[in-house]
Amino acid sequence: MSQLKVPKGTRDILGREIHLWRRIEETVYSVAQLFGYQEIRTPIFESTELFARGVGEGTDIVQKEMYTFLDKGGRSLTLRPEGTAPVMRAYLEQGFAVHEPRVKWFYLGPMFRYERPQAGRMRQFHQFGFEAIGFESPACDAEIILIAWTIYEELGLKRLSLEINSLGCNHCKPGYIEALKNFFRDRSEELCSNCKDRLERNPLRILDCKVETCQTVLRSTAFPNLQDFLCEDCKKHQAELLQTLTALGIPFVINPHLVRGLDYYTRTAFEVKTGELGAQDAVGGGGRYDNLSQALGGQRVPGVGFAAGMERIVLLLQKEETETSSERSGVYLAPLGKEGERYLLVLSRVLLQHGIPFYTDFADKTLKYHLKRAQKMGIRWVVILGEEEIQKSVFLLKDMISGEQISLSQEGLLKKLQEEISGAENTYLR
RNA sequence: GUGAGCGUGGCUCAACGGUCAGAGCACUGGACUGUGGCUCCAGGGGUUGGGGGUUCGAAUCCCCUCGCUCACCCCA
Repeated sequence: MSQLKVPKGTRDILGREIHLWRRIEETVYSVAQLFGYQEIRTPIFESTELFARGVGEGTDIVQKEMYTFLDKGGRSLTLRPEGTAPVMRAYLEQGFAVHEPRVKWFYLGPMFRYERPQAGRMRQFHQFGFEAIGFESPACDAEIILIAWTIYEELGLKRLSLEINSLGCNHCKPGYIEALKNFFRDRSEELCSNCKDRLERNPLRILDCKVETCQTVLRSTAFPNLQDFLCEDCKKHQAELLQTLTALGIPFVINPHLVRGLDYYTRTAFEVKTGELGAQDAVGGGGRYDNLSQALGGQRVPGVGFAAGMERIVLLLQKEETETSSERSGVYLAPLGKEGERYLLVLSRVLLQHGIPFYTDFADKTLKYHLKRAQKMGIRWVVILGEEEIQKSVFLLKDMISGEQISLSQEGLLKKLQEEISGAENTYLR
């Protein structure tokens, strides 16, 4: 009988690490609130068709990375591999297009992709994302980037770089793809096998191929540059976005080879990268998706958004994190014997009413055990209650730092604890 | 899906093919019968990932399998 283990590419998150997750989540919530974005929670699984149509049939995600299954009713369902398509689905399904066409939403939660796990890449991973739907203005693209930037900054992440590009729109994208195909008409032999395939299925993706032979082709002077094919509107959109970013003081580099893996992107595409995570260097990315709603069968609705990978941020925080104190606030209740347990449980109700955090250990062990345990947990104040105290109707309060201890009545104990422990203070991590 | 490296107590790691597979940390108990940290002593905990093979003898060598890690691919 072999030990049961978590499925490949998944893991338990607990212990010290959980504080990091909480910190990220709290930052996301507070920045969202400051920018006026509302939370949306969509299902963990959706109909397979949503992703096939929304993310794109030709993408790697749809072709090989989805957790797809049939339910007992024979419906094809898929664990969500990303968050934007479901959000747009909800927007259309709930009729926002007609009754409230402009919304600003954010989400937070697990995503699933069937891939070989490696550093910073899991089969179940977590993203938070922000979506602004119904806005055409490049200023909105800039706001999305500003939100991302604010969150990274708020978390204290350094040395991140922002890469940005424009993928064109329905007017100019086809022209560029045509030019690409023309260019390769007699040079396709120079491409790697993967890219030969892409030439038909997803030609833009050739741009970010890392194979050396493809790179050589990409660097040739005759190679069509995406930026040269942008129509006037797209050029203007990009120029305004870049101008705004400059005004905001957000540094960026234009990467004409940045194309994102999902079909729905138009115009703005961007990626936030770090140099500290090995091969999986993108900590967030996003862009404009003016074609998505129509791909899902809705009317044309513009949108722009981004998503960030939480485990990658956790990895970065762990690298930067210096020693953190694990001191807990509150009081350790140390009962000696059954009677002590009962009395302390009653006391805990009183503490509750005063907002004093407590931890009661029901191990039914010696005082030595309790003191060791409180020590290990980093709790300063210990209330000891055994036969002696019960007889005298007192509580023995011990200060683990000074070693001093005093007998107190319940009122005296409460007074002292309230002085020493400011209830609201949460010292679990700074 | 492809390639490489690695699987030994809860954790980190020892053990030239040769007695009962060890140590540190952690845990439990004692020295200290109701007083923590430091120290000392003792104890529990392993089918050496699983299966097969070679051998008088396998944690060690070979094959298969599973898992982990890293990279490719792709992305967050």
